[in-house]
Amino acid sequence: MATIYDVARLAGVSPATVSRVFNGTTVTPENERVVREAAGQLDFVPNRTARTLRRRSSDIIALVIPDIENPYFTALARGVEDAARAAGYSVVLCNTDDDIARESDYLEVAVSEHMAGVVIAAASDQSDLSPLLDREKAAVAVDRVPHGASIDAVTVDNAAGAGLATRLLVDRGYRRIACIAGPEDVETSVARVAGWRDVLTASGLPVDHALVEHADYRVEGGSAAMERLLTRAERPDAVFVTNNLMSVGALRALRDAGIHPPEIGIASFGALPFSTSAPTGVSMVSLPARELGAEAARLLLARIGGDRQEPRTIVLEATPIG
Amino acid sequence: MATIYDVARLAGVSPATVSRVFNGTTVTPENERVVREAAGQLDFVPNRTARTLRRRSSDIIALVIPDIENPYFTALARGVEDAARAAGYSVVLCNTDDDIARESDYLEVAVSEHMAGVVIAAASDQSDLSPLLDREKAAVAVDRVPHGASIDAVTVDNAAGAGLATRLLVDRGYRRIACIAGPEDVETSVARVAGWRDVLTASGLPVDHALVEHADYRVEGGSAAMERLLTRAERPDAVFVTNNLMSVGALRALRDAGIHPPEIGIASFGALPFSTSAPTGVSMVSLPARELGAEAARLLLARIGGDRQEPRTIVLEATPIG
DNA sequence: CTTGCGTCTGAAATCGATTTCTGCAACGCT
DNA sequence: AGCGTTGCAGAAATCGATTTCAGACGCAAG
Repeated sequence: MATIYDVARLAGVSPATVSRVFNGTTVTPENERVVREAAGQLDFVPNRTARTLRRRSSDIIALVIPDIENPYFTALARGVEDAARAAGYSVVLCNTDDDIARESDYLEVAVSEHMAGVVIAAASDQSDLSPLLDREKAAVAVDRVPHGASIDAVTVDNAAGAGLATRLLVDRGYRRIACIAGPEDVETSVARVAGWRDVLTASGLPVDHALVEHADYRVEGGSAAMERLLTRAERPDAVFVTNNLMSVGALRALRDAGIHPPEIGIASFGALPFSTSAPTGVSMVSLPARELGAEAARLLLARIGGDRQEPRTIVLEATPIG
Repeated sequence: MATIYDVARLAGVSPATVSRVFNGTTVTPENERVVREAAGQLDFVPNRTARTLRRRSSDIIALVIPDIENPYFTALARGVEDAARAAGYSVVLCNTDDDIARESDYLEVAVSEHMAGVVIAAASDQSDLSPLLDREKAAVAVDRVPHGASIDAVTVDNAAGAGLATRLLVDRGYRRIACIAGPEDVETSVARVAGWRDVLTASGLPVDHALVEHADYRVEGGSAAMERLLTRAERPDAVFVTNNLMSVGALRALRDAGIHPPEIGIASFGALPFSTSAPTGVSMVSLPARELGAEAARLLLARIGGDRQEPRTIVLEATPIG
């Protein structure tokens, strides 16, 4: 691979001049011409590793997400990408698979590769962002904020959204409304359960312990949880499911049990991905995933640009559909 | 950020010794102890940029895919990840959004960041892999191989799979079977259309031009194509759809038109993602996405390890379901 | 006591770009 | 003519790790 020195030699100038040509500082038109010509001949591509070492920052942004197979996070990724690319950055995705160890691996990579910044949807409340925060790396939390981290964040109003979803069920006349919650150590799940509970108590409906099932925000977890609910002595007549994938699982469990939605009410936090049938009896609140990503990228770009304000949190709203 | 020199000074040894401690070469147990102690105190993280510059290779693998919102590619990503991580590599995803320019951006990044290797599902037949091939970067094509590229590859037997899907429709008694094809410049689509055509001619069924609609492998493209088919003078009684997302779109178009699947036959190349209803009247062939990714990672790791064989192509089979 | 071998260590070169600092030339102005 | 600008170019330091090379030391064998 040709280096800046090879180009310099062929063009008859110094390496410094070659560097200047590619960095937009002042160079004689004639010199610019010979340098570009030489670079073209040698098929020269600047070595970003060397540049990053010297500049102490690359132009790559890392997006760290817990589940790449969840369409919510991929939509969010599109939002980050669009905003970041428009500003000249490349985005790379890192999938942690809800695993704190993998997450911290990726954070270490991002730090030690001197990436320009990190947008992170944390794997759990126990996620450790100190590798980012201690080194003052530009970083923004999105969707979830680990416990007590002082960091820019873009989140959804989980309690309000959960309330909306639950109310849709209440309004449709269901009385015994269960909840399929996410992991207990994930902030978003805790808030959604709280939103569900508040609406039930405000409506004078029962909130007993047997109505909550915890699962893992995945499809299989959702169906297992629904199966458990169906075996309950006092069976719920409706279920609020706290994320999109578990709703898919829950609906599959119902299908397998031969029960069809208007018979039991379902409300999903997050729209059902790729659904093809009109969701009769399934209520949903939809999340602004892409906007979340775009907003996070904007905050990050500001930080990269030197913004020194106190950390801010932007909260977006969920919107009911159906 | 602490460097190897800071650690060396604190530990009272030379930087070379510090480096050796972190690279497993022979060092006195006592020296190893003081170095680790010093590194811990300073919260030392090796600068991967410097290491990569010197070593001329990092331990990151790039996975370049055309559509991060397609569950097929995210499943494939999981396959790559699992295999690559097991071998000690980190995987970063790059989404090209079917855009050749973005794709070549990412390839340039991968090359000039000296990443260990690249697994690529090309954006189109026109994709230019020369940045990888010219520089002899370890690379494997997956799912799609750009026209005439000499590179290791892992693909699906598209023609055979399409044939299977089409035959499911024929066997169920449909006679006028249309096809919703992908982009004309994507190899997989061409092969799937060919597979469809072959089964029709072998079965003595009509294959007229009006039966093929091209779209973009996305949901909206699929519904638009289905709408066009529905307006045809001689309406098809079944449709073979060449990818999972377009099938979702096609089914939505049918739902909106008030037509329900057994009435018109549907066969999908690739399982419907996140489906919740028993697919009455919808046939599918399912793709081994994860295995594709894992296989590709294995080939790539072999290349990184110095394998110098001629490029190989591994072809996996689609399996009919329903 | 010397020779020889193996193990470990440090000095210094190296990877390839960026950037500071210095120098040179041309120009305008009094 | 003398002097201060201005604009451009090159030499060399720098970023932080790895790795080669040569030297120091210990120990065993002759």
